[in-house]
This record gives sequence, C-alpha cells and structure tokens, in this order.
Amino acid sequence: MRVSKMLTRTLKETPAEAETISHKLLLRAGMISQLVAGVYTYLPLAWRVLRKIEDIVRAEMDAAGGQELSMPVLQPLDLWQKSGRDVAFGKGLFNLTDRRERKLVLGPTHEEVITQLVSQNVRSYRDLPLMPYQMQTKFRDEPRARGGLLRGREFLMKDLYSFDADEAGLARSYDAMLQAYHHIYSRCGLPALAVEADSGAIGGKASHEFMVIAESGEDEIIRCNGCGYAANVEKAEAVKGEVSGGAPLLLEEVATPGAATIEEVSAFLKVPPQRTLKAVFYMADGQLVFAVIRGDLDVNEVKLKNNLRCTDLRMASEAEVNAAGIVAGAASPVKLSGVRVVADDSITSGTNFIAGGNRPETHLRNVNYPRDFSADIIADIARARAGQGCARCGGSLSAMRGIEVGHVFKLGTFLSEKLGAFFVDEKGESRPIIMGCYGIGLGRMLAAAIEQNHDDKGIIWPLPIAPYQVYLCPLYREGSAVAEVAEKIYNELTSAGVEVLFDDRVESPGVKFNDADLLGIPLRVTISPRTLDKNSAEMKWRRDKESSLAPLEGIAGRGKGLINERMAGAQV
RNA sequence: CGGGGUGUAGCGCAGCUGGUCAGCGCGCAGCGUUUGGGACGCUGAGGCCGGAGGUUCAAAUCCUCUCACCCCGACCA
Repeated sequence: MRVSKMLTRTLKETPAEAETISHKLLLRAGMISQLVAGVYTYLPLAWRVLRKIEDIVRAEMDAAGGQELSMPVLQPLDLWQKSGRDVAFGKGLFNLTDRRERKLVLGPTHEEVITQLVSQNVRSYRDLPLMPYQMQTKFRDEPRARGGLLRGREFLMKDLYSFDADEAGLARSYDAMLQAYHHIYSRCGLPALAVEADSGAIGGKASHEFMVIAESGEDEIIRCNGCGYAANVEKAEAVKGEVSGGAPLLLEEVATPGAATIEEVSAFLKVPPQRTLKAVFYMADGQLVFAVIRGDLDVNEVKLKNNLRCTDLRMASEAEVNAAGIVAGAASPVKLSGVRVVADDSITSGTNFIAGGNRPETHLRNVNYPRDFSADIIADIARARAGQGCARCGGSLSAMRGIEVGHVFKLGTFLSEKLGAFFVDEKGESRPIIMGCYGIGLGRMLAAAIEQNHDDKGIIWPLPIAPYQVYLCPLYREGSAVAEVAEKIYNELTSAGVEVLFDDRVESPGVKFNDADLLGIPLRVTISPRTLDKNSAEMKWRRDKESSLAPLEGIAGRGKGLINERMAGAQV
C-alpha cells in the first residue's frame, strides 16, 4: 500500500473528544472515525488489524472444536421476552419496529438465537457437544460510551456457545476455551490474565474474565503475589484478619460530640477503625437494607447484591434513612427492628466493637455479636484490597487495573430450559442442554493492544497484529536514485509476501519518521542518498532504539527473515 | 438518569463585559527554495459562529428552549 493513496491522513493534533491513549492514537493515526457517540468507522489500517486478530481467533476457535456461522443482528423482541432477558438488558437493548409493527431489537449478544437454533437441530446426546461461534457486530445502548473502541455502543465480538450433555462435558468445553483464549492472547502479542469473575444475577458456577493490564482499565483486579490467585474486585476474596477485643464486656454508651464518620469516631475514642462497626444503607429493589461491616473495610456492592438476590441496588439517600427512623452517623444494628440487616462475616470474629448509639452524637462501646444484635444475612460482603492476605495461600494481595478483553461463562441450563433446548439422554430421558458462552471483544483487543504498546511518539504494534509489517521510507533528494530504488524494494518485499506500507510521499524526513512512529509499523526500512552510498538500507524496529544497515542486495529476503524471526520469537 | 463541561474553517483554539469579531496556528491548493526527525517564502481556497425562537437600531457575543459531543458518577454477561 502506498501512503499517498491511503484514504486517511495522520493528525498532528489530537481531536478534543479523546481522553484515553488508545482513543487519541487511533484518531491521530487515522484508524477510526466517529459517526455518533460510541459508533465508529474502522478505517483501512484498523480494519487490517481487526482482520488479523480475527484470523488468529478463528484459527484457535476452529482448533478447539468450534464451527463458525453468522447469526442475524436483527432479532425479534419476543425471543428476548421468552428468555426474560429483555428485562435484564432493559434500556441497553436497541429497539425498533418494522412496518408491520413487529418489535425487533438489534442483538446485544446471541444466546437466544443460538439456543433456539440448537433446539431445532439437536435431538439426542449423540448430537452433542456443539461449539458454534461467530464474529458479529453487537449493539448495546450503553449508558455511557467511552474510550473510543474500549466501550462502544456498536462493537465487534467473537462469541462462541458450548452445548453439552452433562457437567463433565461443560467442564471440558470450558477448559478447551480457557486454553484457546490463552493461545489467542499470546499469539496476538497481548498477554492477558485470566481472573475469576462475578457470575452475575443469572447465576452459574464459574466465570473468568481475561484482562489486559492497563492503567486505563475500567476494572480492578486483585492478585496474589504468592499463589497467582487473581479475581475481579467484584468477586475477590481476602483474609480480613482477626481482631481480638478480649472477653465481652458490658455494653456502655458514650457521648461522641461532632464525630460521625469512622475516622472521627475512632480518633475521638482513640480506638483503631477495625475495632468499630460501620453502617451503610442501601435501597434494594425499593427496600431499605442495613449493611454492617468492620470499620476498616468497605462494602462490595456486587457481593451484597448477590447475597440479597435483588435486581436493583443503590446507596440510600439520607432522607430514606431518616424516614426509617435511623440516625445516620450514629446508626447501629443494636436494638434495631424492621430493617433487613446484612452483616459482613468480619464482625463475628472480634469482640467489644464500637458501634452507633442510634441517637445523635452517641456511640456504644463493647458491642458484641450475637449478644447485642442479630443479622438476617451473614456473609462476605467486603471489598478486597491491596495489602490484605490471600484467602487461598495467605500471600500478599496487590491491586491493578485491567481492560476486559474476554469473558467466559458457565451458563448452565437457564436458557435451554426457557427456550426449550432439550435432548434425549442415553436412558431416553429428556434433559436441558448445558450451556456455556465465551466472548472476545475484538475491537477492544485492538484498543487494548495500543494501551499496552505505545510511547510518546505513537503506537508500537505487536508484529502479529500490525496492519503492515514494514514501513518503507525513502527520503527524497533531487537527482538521486532513491525513488527508483524504493520502488524496486517495494516490489521485491511485496513479492516476498511481506506486508509493506510504502511512504512514497514527497515529504521531509521529519514528517515521514514521525508518521512511521505514530502508525507504529514494526519494521522501518529507510532508503536515502546516505544509505545508497553504502549500497544499503537502514533497518529499524519500532520497538528498539538502534538501527542497522542491510545491503540492498537480497534485502527482501533479509527483511522477511527478520520478521519471521521476531514472529517466532518471544519478543513481538 | 444525576453532576460538570464544550459546540466558531478538516483539526487545535482565540474572540463571548453586544458595534472592523469572522480571526490565529496546523492542515489544504499553486509557485519557488529545501530533504536524516513534524522546513521556509509568496499567493490562494475554505466558516448558515450546533439549531430554533427572543431582546436590540445592531447578536458568535445577552435571554429562553433544543440538539449534539466529552468528562465524573450511576449502569454494564
């Protein structure tokens, strides 16, 4: 490809709408163009990257037993009502109505369609397992699209669905996918970490997310430095530590003027935060819930929501708390009635806590569970954080941010039961097919690759997914043979099967080098009067500092060799 | 949906206490000089100032409504 013929140009200045690095660089490199919020055109360079990612994903899906198909974007709303997930997706579903007033949605995912399809085709356990997949554009009316390709309302996704006759089969399918996913990320030069993930309200036994570690990531990951345990903070467990308080003492009231927060109370009473109880109020499906947790810990709302089995959870307003006759800032579960109490299990191990007195500016000393109060639910509802102990091995936990580039999920039989996907087993009995689903955000992978591979000059593409492998960069000078030689090398490299972006523009060296750096093509081949004097061309890897000279004779073979070497090697 | 912000040339922005306020830089076109890290000179093209109302002798500028986009939060298989 000749740069002079490309549809897009590079930008010197970053468009104001971009905040994250990948978004800025994608715009500056002329790889994407926004149409409306969260919806982008993939311009030729980005499309080439996406196709490379797709090729790798396709190869691994096929190798793992997948079979590719393509399902419709346009789906009847009825199907979603049948599964009940029209409610779960809510406003995230793009709705439309056809000329016959039939309600349709733009598919946000394809479990319903595939399950229906499978139900029409599978009769017997002999027909299983199945692993159909597709690469398809998904539509989700996100409350807030952001970060360019990182979170769009229209995005490319690979989705595979597994259908098995029994749990063991599901486990095999699931493991095959975990393996395939590891292969995919590693082949793309984009190391991703598999972390345990929350399985959500719909349930299921296991779920893993694949995370690319990046500052701009929307998710927080908790990871053990000892055993390698890693989990999304939504799900992560940690050792909370024992807090002794001695033998239970008599409950006693103390005045705490002006002290309402944990910090204030613990400073005022000269007691460490872990010896206090924190009260947090939520509205769960419209009902007030009182969450109690040790003062040094924070409530994990996902865990709380799962324990409450509610669909809507949010912090309660002060008015809602007051309406229940509770004193915010001095609330406690002691002598409380009429409100559902959920306590973190951390409160069961210590004694003689400080808790609110349920009267303004008053607290209680020596509060003990279960002597002084009860809870409707006792469970782990604490948010894990760096520095705590690993629940598995006792090692030390650290926290990092990640971009979710893949999510695999054991679905179970929820959908197959709702949509009538049954099979007949060996004993002749009808049973629901056991499902799993496995997604990879293709566009998000592209963006994540940039988040992880860039410098202040621009993108540094991992070789396997780079739009082109070589940036051929002749530096023009009147009366020299540079142009002619460049054309020759372009033909030679291209004939050798090397993907070349040929900067045939009559531009100054600075312009060309800066564009080469911005576009991030892995290998830059420069030809100038200077190199021609030595009958050679300059070879420079985008990722490296140094450059070297290679003789013009046999340059195509040399270039191809270097690329193959790097493709095969660890460093891409 | 709550909070905040921004809409002026392809991009980045200034002008916004009403009256040469239709401007600057980059980019673009032509000509010439340049060519190893975003060169220089000259000439030129390009804007219903997001939209609709209103106030006024006069509106990019003030008021109202509206639309779009961005950020924080909420939300998120």
